[in-house]
Amino acid sequence: MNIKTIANMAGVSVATVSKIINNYTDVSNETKQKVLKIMHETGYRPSSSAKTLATKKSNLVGVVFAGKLNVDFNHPFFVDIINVFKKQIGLLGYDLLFFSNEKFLDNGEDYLARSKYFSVDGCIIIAGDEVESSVYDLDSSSIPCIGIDIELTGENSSYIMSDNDKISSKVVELFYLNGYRNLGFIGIERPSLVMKEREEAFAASLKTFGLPVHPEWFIYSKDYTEEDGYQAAKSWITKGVLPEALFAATDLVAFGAMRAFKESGLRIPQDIAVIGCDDIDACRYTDPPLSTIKQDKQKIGRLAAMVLFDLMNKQIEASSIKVEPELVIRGSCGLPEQY
Amino acid sequence: MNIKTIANMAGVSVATVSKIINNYTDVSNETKQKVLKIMHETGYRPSSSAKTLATKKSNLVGVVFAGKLNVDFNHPFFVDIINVFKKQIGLLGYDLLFFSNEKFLDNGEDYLARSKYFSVDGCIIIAGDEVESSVYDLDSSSIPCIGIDIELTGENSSYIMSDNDKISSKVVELFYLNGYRNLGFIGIERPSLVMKEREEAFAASLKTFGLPVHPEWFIYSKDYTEEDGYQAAKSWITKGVLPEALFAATDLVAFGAMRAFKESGLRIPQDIAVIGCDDIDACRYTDPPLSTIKQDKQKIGRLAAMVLFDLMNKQIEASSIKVEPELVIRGSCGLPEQY
DNA sequence: CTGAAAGCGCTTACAG
DNA sequence: CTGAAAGCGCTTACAG
Repeated sequence: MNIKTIANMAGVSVATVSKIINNYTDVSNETKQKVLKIMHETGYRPSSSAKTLATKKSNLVGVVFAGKLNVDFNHPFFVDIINVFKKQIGLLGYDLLFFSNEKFLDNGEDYLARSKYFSVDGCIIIAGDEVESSVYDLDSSSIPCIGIDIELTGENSSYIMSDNDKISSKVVELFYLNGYRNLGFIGIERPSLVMKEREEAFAASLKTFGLPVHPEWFIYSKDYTEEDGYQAAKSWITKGVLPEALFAATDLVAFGAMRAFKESGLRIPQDIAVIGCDDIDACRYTDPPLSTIKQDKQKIGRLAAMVLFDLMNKQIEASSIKVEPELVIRGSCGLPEQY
Repeated sequence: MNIKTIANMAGVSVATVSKIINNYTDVSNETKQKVLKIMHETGYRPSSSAKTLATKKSNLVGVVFAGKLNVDFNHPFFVDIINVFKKQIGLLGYDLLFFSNEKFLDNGEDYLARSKYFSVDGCIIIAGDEVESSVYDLDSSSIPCIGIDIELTGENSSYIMSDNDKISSKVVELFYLNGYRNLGFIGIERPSLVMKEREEAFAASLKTFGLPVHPEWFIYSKDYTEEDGYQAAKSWITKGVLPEALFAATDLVAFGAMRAFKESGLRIPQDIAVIGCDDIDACRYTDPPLSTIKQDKQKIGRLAAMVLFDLMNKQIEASSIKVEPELVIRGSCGLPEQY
């Protein structure tokens, strides 16, 4: 069943059928109705491959998780962003292609090759921990790209990210306004770009507010898990020098730290107040519930779709946007939720 | 840059280049090396659309979340399954297409039309709450489909699901072996197929073990959220008739119930033991950590990929597989973790 | 308003 | 081992 069959059945040319499919206006209504009827009756569906081959437009957006392959769906932030993005880009008429084929060429990370192969109209690139160089090949190609948490520099690229400076400064401000003066930080031993920004901004904010910056109050979790956070806090407790309030660079690490504190008989928030970062679901179910900083994923995902759409349709210049984060106050930081 | 350019540069025909690209063996090594070199130097990449048009094979698998559109990525089970599936199907040489385009035709749920449009080689269909009829159009088409938690009946379809009977019977058995005799259940008011199976199997298991089936110990959460579980348990407590041990059909509902119990001064597991279902991440961080039944998502996801692959390559007859669930013992059910 | 024909970039018998 | 040519199902100037 193809366009030719339909044309024959309707007694018109394929060109005319094509015009009807694509909503051209220079077709008589009579012809149009006749053809439409036949298309409906036969259940005819055009073929994307033929259309893409002829037009070089696929209406497909490639999804790239920059960093180790297949970590993507385990990453709550990724999942939330992609969910909003999918909805919004879908509204604009695009489908999503996830590159999973590991038989593609010799190395599995040749994103530009994959993107060209499928003639995607654009890509969304979400940063993981270690960004491989092939991502930048894509970035600097002619294919429009929108980066999340990664600074793309290509001519047809833009990026969106949370304002990490604000994330940290909001935490420091909150603690400061509520009388806390001795603030600590748990970071990650080998930090990603984002983690590094949060840490530096935290230290900078302490200075801004005239608060002490004690190196012994900056500790580092080996990795991003709850257990790593637990171990880090544990050795802190052993040393005996604890701050009054603590900012953990990710929620999971904060969970681990809270477990360690509780085990040692420390009360949260009375003995030590804790704020995490990311607002993962589980924050609501810990005891006490974890206060945290929430990235505005709705806004990030929607902006990503909008900007990419404009990029794909050459409507705007490349530009980058920083999105304001938001405090989520729960039991762990010693403030009323209405704050 | 196309196959013709490469052929001209190498001084061979396009047919020969095509054979080299597709690893045909009847090409002299000399010619092969020459062409390979040129392809490498020029960075030539074939085009999926042309190839798909010529072969009717796309190496694409369509992903369908049966139920309300766009719920998918918010669904932890879906995300975990798709993650494993993606890895495995990628190893077999396929990429994943997520249907998100909401401009497609008039109604957004015409999965068969979308699948035909993109010439996908097969589809994975994951069941949500309310399965729309268009899913069955896809199921009964010639396109191979693998269902997760949904009984597909098409000639080219198979399905994989957890053995829901076993889920409930394992819980009942566990409680029974540990001396609990009065068991309760929290279900969902308007249950999905899966939820209904769990409830019926629970009641059946009680009978098998000769335990009392008290209607007042079967209560129903309005929906799937933590808050709904809280409300359901709350009204249970008010009525004053509580079982010694409780099985909640989903973890989130179990969370809510635990919150209600704790608020009323009931101790978990001493006053009431609780087991949830699904093993979502947050189970590990509640107080006490929630015992639960874990579906073997690794196995389900991998099986789905394998069976679909065989289906797409006509290597097997349609068949369905039930996967054994697994108990995860944590603090909430009053048993040592080593159980 | 309608249609003939070239072209998009591949694959595949088939002939040699 | 190699190549000429038809075909996959669309779109798009262009002519009428």
